[in-house]
Amino acid sequence: MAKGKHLGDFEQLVMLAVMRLGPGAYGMTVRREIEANTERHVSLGAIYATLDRLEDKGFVSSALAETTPERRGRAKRFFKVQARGVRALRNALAALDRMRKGIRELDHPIGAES
Amino acid sequence: MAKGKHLGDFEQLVMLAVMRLGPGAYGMTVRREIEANTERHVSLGAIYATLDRLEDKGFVSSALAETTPERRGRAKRFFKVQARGVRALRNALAALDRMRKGIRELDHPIGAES
DNA sequence: CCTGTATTTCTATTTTGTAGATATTCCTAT
DNA sequence: ATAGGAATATCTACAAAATAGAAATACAGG
Repeated sequence: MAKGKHLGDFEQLVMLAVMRLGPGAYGMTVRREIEANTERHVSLGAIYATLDRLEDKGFVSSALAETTPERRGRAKRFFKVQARGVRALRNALAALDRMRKGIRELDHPIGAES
Repeated sequence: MAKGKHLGDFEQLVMLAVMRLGPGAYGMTVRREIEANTERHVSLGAIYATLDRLEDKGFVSSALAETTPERRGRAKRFFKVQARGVRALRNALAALDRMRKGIRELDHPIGAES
């Protein structure tokens, strides 16, 4: 139990997306950003569930958009990463970097077996 | 459903460990390798469960060690990654790399603010 | 009001991640 | 031969993360 210490891989992607979107990071854009860069289909449910979890852990925060009366649809909820989140992400990435360092099968762009 | 296409973060670590251990990758060493590089506690159950799943997906394969009669304990089960696994891992890593590229909060190795 | 559209929230389910206990195997000492 | 110990793997059971898809909100226009 008590696993909330680590970031799962999707959580990492979501945080990364929020970071690179800066202001302007809300559900839909986060989704687009991930789909564009990873070529994997992502549902909105997945995005929001993850964002909520991240918020519970204090890694991101959210705020409803100002009531901009000249647009349709529900109010956007914007997200931004918190310092804690950046730290956690950095740790996760650093560990991964240590692990992958020096594995030649990963250095070559294409080759397969040994 | 049908999620078996992606590698979770622990799965990635396990595959990376198997790769860097080369021959000599079996439950215990994989565990040690991950603990050493990530500073997180890892139970054997976690390792084997993950390895089994990876094998089901065809990302790694395993073989029992030759009956080396001059040692104690149960036969070791050695693992190695398959081409498919390498491909999957490479994709996961590449996606992550694209996502993290150019986020300055992550470029500085240690310091946080500017 | 009704309809269309953008967006979030809810519900449910599968897959992953995790720990801990237990089983297996073989060596060594009694 | 029997008991104990060591190294390893497997089993059981559960918590957390990932995911999809349907439903709910909210508002502009006609």
